[in-house]
Amino acid sequence: MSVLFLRTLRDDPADADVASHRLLVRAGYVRRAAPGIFSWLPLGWMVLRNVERIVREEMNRAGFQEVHFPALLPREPYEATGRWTEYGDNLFRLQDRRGADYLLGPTHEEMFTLLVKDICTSYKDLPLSIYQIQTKYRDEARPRAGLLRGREFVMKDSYSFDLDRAGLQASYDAHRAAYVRTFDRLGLPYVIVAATSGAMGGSASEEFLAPLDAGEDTFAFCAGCGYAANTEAVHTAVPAVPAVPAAAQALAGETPAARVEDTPGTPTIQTLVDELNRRPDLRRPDRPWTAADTLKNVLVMLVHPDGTTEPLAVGLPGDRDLDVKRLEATITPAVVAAFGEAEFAARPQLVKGYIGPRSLGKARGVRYLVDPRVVEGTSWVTGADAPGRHVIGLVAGRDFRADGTIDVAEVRAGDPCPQCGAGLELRRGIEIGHIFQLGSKYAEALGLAVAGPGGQPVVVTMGSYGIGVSRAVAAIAESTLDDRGLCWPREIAPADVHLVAASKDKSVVEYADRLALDLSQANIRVLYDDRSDASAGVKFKDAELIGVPTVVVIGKGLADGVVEVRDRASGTTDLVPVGEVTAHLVELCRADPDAAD
RNA sequence: CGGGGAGUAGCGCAGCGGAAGCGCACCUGCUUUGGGUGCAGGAGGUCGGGGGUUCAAAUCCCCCCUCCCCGACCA
Repeated sequence: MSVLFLRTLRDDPADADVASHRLLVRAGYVRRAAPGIFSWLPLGWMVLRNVERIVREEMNRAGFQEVHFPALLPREPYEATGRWTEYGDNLFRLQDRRGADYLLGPTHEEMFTLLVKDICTSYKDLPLSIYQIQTKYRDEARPRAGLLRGREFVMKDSYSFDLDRAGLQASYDAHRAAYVRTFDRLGLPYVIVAATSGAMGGSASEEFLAPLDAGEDTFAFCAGCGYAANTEAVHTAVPAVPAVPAAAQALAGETPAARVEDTPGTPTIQTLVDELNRRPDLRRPDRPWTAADTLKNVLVMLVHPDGTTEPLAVGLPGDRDLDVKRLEATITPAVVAAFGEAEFAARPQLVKGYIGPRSLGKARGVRYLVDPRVVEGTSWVTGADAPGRHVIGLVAGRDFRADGTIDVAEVRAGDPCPQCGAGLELRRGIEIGHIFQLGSKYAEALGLAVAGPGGQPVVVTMGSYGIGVSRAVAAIAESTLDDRGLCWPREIAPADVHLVAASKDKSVVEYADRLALDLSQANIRVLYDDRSDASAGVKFKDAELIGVPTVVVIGKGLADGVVEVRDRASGTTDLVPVGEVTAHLVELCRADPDAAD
């Protein structure tokens, strides 16, 4: 360490909030070069390469072949699939000296598809799975938490090519299994959740989330049946109409007709519910009104990739907020913009605060989609499209009809599980992997077809599979660190053994020098703190901060013929006779379950 | 892009009209020698940028830039 390119910091950097980010900077693994862009120092680079190596080994073991594409890409393929525009501002674009457009690759579906088109001509060339480990570029609106969300990051991306859906399913399953092995080996806790496919297109997709609070995703899971889904992908459980007698009665016209009431000064759900419960003439006989009895209609403006806009009204139970993330996941590639004052002014039939279903709908120029809970036969209090007026007992299917349903209300802890009905729990997670069944979107756009058994062309069916490699480094750090510093699993760590010469005593230094050499020759990776100008205390603190799994201390015990072998994670110390140290450490490093292979 | 906070030495911070400072880190010497030793000396700054007010601006005013946090986007 006396010559290692490293400087540890005693204070936390002020711009780092997430623990893994703080410690990776403090322990000298990475430094910020620009927003969301990091330089890797020797220790960090070793860790990143270790993670890469594990990912690579597991991909190869699964029979996938490694290739490598450029990061600097021409515009045309991305134009052909529409992603030049769909990716929007997230794409780093640049021009060459002649003014031709280029981009820095955010992901490589197009390039892989074109390469396979170039090489594969027959069904006999399939199935095929190829991958790369590559630096990706996305001009994120908000880089965050150091390595967790950068604008430049390392990703392993795989792509599968099959003749039909069954083949795709098999390739998908093979990747899923390889991911399970990879993340197990990386020592990362993870949950596999149902996901939406976003800008990637395609159908089925699942995410691997490391359940850590530093993550940006929220997922719902059911302890009862094992259901797990990103909140974006949760399907709201809906009772069937015939199962609810009151709903059937309402549809049959056996309940009172809807009536419009003056409810002055009730532009919000809360003021409305208070008014309903305050006024004797409006009270429910059986129980007080709640926000869940009201139907609120939220207006948004959809902006399509081509720039055109479309108004959309979403009808939700009044106790739920619209989850914009879920909405955007549903309507992608369009994005959501606010429905501003100007939009209201242009549509006088929409009375802010009192909008009801009867002013909405395709026929009136505003597409109207309702929450799945608004099933036919349910009765609602909702706006009467006049200032200070609401309608009570408006029955879906009898008094109004929406253009369809849309499942974009916020998901809450305790909501019924769509599989078994038990209460869902919510948790945050870091997305470390994502697998997609793409289908034929890219193959069709780029003309990838091979000759089938009968000689006729068959459009290839694709899947794409990503692992955030640099993100995984941060996730592993996040899941293993403690209040003293980083704490790597052995296979990820920059070294097996952190050797500390805890004294300047000549015999100590000489012994430590020789042990460092012995261990290296025994194929143990050693980080040797041979600094002569650092006190023992400083070295101990740095060892804990850096987080190598085993710390070996040569010091005052040497006079009694022993050295200390400390386990970084547990803090326990063994005294080992000097003659047995090398054998002991070889044993320790081999025995570690992480160090298999 | 909305809402909040912050830009002063490598890192952490104080100063908020009147000579740019403190702690850590760094360099030199001594000291200490198993839990971030102590002492002395030293080096290191366009005070984020531009404009303005003033005899005088890190400090007051205007514009811009950047960073962090919470939301909207993703591996």
